[in-house]
Amino acid sequence: MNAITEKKYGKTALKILHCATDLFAEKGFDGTIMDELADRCGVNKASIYYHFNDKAMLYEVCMTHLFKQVADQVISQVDKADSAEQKLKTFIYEFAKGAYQHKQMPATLMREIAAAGKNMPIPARQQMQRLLQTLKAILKQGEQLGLFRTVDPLMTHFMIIGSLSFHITSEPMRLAIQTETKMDPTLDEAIGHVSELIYHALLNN
Amino acid sequence: MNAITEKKYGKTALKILHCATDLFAEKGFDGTIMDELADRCGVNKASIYYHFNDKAMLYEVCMTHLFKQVADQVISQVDKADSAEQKLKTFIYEFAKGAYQHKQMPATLMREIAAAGKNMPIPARQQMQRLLQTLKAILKQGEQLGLFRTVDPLMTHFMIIGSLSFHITSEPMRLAIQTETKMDPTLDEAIGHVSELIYHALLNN
DNA sequence: AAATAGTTTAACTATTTAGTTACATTTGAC
DNA sequence: GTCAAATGTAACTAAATAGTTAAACTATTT
Repeated sequence: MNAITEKKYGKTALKILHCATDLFAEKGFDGTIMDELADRCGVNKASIYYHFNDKAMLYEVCMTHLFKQVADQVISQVDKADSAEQKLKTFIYEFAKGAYQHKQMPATLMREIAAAGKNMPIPARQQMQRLLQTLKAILKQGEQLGLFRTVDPLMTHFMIIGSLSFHITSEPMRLAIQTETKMDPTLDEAIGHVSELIYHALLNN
Repeated sequence: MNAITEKKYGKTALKILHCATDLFAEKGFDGTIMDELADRCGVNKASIYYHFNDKAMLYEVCMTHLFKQVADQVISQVDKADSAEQKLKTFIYEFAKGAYQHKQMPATLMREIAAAGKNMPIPARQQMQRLLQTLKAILKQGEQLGLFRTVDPLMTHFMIIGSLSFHITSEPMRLAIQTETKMDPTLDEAIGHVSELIYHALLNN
């Protein structure tokens, strides 16, 4: 059942997984057509079906792996930080970095939430819940130490992942429009702004 | 070209527009199938094609109307408020209310941003830019009066619309999971939390 | 009431797309 | 070398789906 990380994938299978993750993020589950995927990764369609049962199963493997990768990275780094303040900053920083490096993740997240998780594999959803639990623990710790105000953890979570997801995924659109003379914030600037805004929002007094 | 609001739509056309807006928001452009739409609104498929050229045109009309409705509501209410503080609160409150009443809007917004605006009609996109300009003006005013700190308007915008969009569209998923004993914040609570967080984030000391 | 324009309907067409099959070729382990 | 697993190829099926057509129906006008 859980063929996600256990089995070793060969070169072809990995190529398929990579391209499929990109294409699913770009076009969504319904918008992705298997012939196009085969073309993109220079692999015959039959090869895809040789390695993966069907489109839904391929989607599940891709998305589970994608979300786990980012969640693992965030959580392992947060665990290394010691103060609540540092943990919070690390959470924001690592999520932003992970989401930027794997842009397919915020794109899929937004699409899946918009679709009420219609195609969202349960393991992928669980990775998002791990992240929420991690943030909750940070907020609780900071609150108990008298550092942070009492805030709603879910809305705080949405503020962080929402603003960063919007920022990262809207980048191509913003660059395409380019009506403004003002500079678009870069990722590092965006991380700085979010960090700073959230930090101010949480700080006691 | 701009048949969006000018022409009067008859009963059937309106029924189609309503159902199509719902269905597009629920399933996305690719996920929406015209036969299903015809069934849903109890209208023959040929009627849809009689009133609207094709699927893309129908999508454009629906989405332009949807986004304009919400943007108009927000901006007209913001204009009525007088202080920068009141304008900011009104912006958040009215966006949240509008997005909640027209849940199709945040859902479509998220999907379209994720897809880099592939199907997003330009007029609908412009409505989002109107909202951003409105917020920018509020922040500038508050900053000049010494009320608000200097913040990045784009990221602040994403924090507001991102967190609220995530909250509103994820509601069905959250209710379906219901693992937590803790109560899910209601819309009014969510608005309060976002207002309060943003307010704190912006306040000068 | 006859004529006309606007609207709806069921049945149809053409295309796209997921998934399959049979077979040829390559690769890697032994 | 030999064998089995992996990969490539092209043609195929079956279903789904966007869009069309011609006839029927319904107002509206004259």
